[in-house]
Amino acid sequence: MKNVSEKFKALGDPIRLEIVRLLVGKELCVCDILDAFQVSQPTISHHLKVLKYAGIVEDSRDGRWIYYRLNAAALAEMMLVISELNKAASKAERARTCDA
Amino acid sequence: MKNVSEKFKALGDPIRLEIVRLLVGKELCVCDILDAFQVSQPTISHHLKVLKYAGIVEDSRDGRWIYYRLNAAALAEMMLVISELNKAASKAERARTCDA
DNA sequence: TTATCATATTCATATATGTCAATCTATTAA
DNA sequence: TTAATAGATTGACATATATGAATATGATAA
Repeated sequence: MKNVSEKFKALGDPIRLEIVRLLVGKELCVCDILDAFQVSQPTISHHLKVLKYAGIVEDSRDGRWIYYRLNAAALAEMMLVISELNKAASKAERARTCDA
Repeated sequence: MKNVSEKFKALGDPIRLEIVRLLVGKELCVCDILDAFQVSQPTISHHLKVLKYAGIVEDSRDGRWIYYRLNAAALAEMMLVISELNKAASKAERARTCDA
């Protein structure tokens, strides 16, 4: 699985962020994902490849269909990073507010 | 403040991710940040601009120095998104594991 | 087999991005 | 004022990225 900044980069595109949001709570085949956007099939395929390379999604084939789903480990790693940043930022902000 | 995918994109570069990590728990001037990397001053300035545009950091001038710090609101927003994705992914993974 | 369907890959192209050298701006020090 | 310092901006360039048309692959259906 790629490093953390690669994962953030993967979510740093509106289409890819929307794709992972579509995947909340369910697996989807490429055709389902394709239906949700106004872009070509190769474009969706490209974005799925980026997400998969970063480790954010996994796929598995079922007959002619390939299903994509979220990968918990990658998201947990991102969660840790953001959580730490957020905690530090909130704490610092409270301190500044009380100073004022 | 820019949209969420813009924020993820901002963290999607190794130098920028390292900059925000440096900012955990403290404000830093550009010169301090510059010292931590092997790249030119304009490059650091560029990355800080990207982070600021995305809303992830704020700055304020103190004499000749400009200090950068984390912005809690932006990080809270990212936290929400990742948290939701992570929750869904973990839940789905547990379900798959128990099926098997 | 052959045709069809779902998806990936290749290729070309336009745009975005990271980087640095040079320069500019704002602030303080002399 | 003038010089020095911190940082931003501009310009140029190489690389990366997003996109779609055309094509390939892999799996089922006829």
